[in-house]
Amino acid sequence: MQQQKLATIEDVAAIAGVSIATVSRAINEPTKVADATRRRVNEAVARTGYTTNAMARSLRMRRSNMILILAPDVGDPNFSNILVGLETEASKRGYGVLIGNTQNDPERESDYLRFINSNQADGLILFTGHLPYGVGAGEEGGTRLPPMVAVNEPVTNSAVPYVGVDNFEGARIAAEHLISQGHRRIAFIGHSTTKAVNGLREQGYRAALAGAGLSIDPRLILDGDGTTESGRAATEQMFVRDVLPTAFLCVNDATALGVIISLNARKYDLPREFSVMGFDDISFASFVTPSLTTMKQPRLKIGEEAMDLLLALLAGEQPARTEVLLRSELIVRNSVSRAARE
Amino acid sequence: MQQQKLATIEDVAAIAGVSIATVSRAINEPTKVADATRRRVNEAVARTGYTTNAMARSLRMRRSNMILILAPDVGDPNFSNILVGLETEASKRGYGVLIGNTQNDPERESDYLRFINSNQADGLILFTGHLPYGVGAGEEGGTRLPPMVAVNEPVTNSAVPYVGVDNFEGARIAAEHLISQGHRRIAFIGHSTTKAVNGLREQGYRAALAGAGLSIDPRLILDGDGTTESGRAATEQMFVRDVLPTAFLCVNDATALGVIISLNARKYDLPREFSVMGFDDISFASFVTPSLTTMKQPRLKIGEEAMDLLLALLAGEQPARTEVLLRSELIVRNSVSRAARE
DNA sequence: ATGGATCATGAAAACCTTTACATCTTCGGT
DNA sequence: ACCGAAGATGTAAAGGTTTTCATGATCCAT
Repeated sequence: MQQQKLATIEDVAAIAGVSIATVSRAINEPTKVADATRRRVNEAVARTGYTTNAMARSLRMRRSNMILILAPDVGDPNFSNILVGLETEASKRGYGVLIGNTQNDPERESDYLRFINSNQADGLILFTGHLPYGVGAGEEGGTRLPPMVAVNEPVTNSAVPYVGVDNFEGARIAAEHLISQGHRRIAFIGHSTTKAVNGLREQGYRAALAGAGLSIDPRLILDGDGTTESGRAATEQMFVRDVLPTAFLCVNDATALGVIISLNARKYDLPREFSVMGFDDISFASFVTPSLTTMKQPRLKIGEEAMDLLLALLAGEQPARTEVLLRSELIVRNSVSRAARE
Repeated sequence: MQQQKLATIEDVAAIAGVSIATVSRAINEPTKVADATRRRVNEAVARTGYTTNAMARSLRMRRSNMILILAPDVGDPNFSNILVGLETEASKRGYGVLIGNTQNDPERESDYLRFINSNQADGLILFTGHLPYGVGAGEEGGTRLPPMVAVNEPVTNSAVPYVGVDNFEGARIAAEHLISQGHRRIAFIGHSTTKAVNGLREQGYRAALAGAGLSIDPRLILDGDGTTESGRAATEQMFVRDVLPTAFLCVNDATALGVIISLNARKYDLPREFSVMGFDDISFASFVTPSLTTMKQPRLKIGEEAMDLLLALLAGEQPARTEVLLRSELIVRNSVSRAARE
């Protein structure tokens, strides 16, 4: 009683006076069917309100037109915007997106693989930075990975195609911006040996300084894991050591926020006394005081490109490149001013 | 070559030396099968790595164990946390979640209904505040709506079950908090005749004032659509009119942010000269200066409850209530101080 | 006319389950 | 010793498509 028995392809066939095979063809390969018949079929479809049953179709075709998105944290500010891009492109191409929030729990990761195994999803988008636990287990011989594309973070030690921002280039542009404002003592907050993203951004920072003929003071490079708290802690540490920069280049906006909070608490007048830059342009970057000058990640584009690449993979194409790097954009706000001192 | 022909129920049956019906039963209704057989089947399953093909299962059973989540804007700060709750509960119960970003586009809304029509999704979670375009079209007689639950915003003019925060009560608590700090001239920013949420929160504000024997000054109630810009504009308008409160109760955090930006720009010392409260506790509420005192929505809980309710509906149960209201929590930060003047 | 393409269509298999119904065992009670 | 009930298993249908292969029809070139 819930649904009044939807029309099937047989109903349509009966009304149009053709076989179900012809109906199927009229819908999926219209050119393969005579004009007159096609019209009759279309009319019958309209009359019955027929839509093809996706389950039956998937069963037969062994593909679901679904993409599984695996993310460790759906709340991540980077996530939602990339998701919009992913979803937009997917739906434009007739695909649906399934989302799995793994919280980095191996069990949940492997649990979600059932979607792949049972053909409920044709491909995978990975936000996690690593292969889901349980995938590629028996991959000694030929890799038997499902089609997938990494996003946000590349998958370590693997050939999984990745689309993301050019972190090196972006950080270089950021550092050059600070240099162009007369800063010569620029700190980098967010050194990390484990996070690939942090490493690349630090490289960009170093390249910019080297390019400007500035020497790198190792005391101005501080550890950080990308959290607001790490930015705060690093700043406090600088004051303890009393080795101060004129500008802070932070590995991301969250870190920059920590720096700003710390400096505000110390009653410094920003950006007059210290300049701060972030990276990402997450939503609150424009709301902080002072509003944050940062590098904007083209998240929508990242999502679209990633989905596009995945669908190409699904279509059997070999990816042209295993890494697609998009350019970030300098967003000038109020957290950077000309260096007031050496 | 992509996948090496997954094991089917027939393979398992052959190995275990039973019929496929028995295998199916051994898996789905273990008690209906003799212990010895069950063991043999389990062993065969383990050996083949068999997982049941969800497509075939769905086709036969006419249910997909999928829930479609329709949201107008995946980027909405309220969205992601509720989503976590939805997803957690769904996956705990063996359901997957499909997400559809509609951008309030009627075409996209009705397009997504194909998931429901073709049994690709069993139920619907609505963030949109209205029925998807195309649903309930022929509902003159008996309503033929798919099982669904509204979240974030109730569906206007309908009996769609809703789970959300108690806006009236929350706003009342917020206003009482301001009153308890000695404020007697409290503005409400975010009056709206079209948004149900705004209306309820305004009612809570009025109730609190009335309860404290304070008269309501209509000049202190300003329009607002819940955007940061509307908060800024309302504040500016107050200064133009020169009718000033000692505290601002805002319909949500985004609005409160606009108020704070405006007051900061006018160089007021917050919270000494003006107190500001928001509603929602979105992520940047703690990062603003001054950090925002607000009412926290139990988003995780909302998501879980909503999914729980939907799954109950799916199981054929009649919902006990058509509206589940959860309590919000007062989060005291630094944007409210005792009233310094009358 | 005739032979061979080309084109339009139909019959039926295959995709993989779940489940109603039938069959066969087994067992307890008389 | 027999009957009936209960329990375990198997057979086959149904769920709704897509697609291979076969069949007929049409058409063009010889």
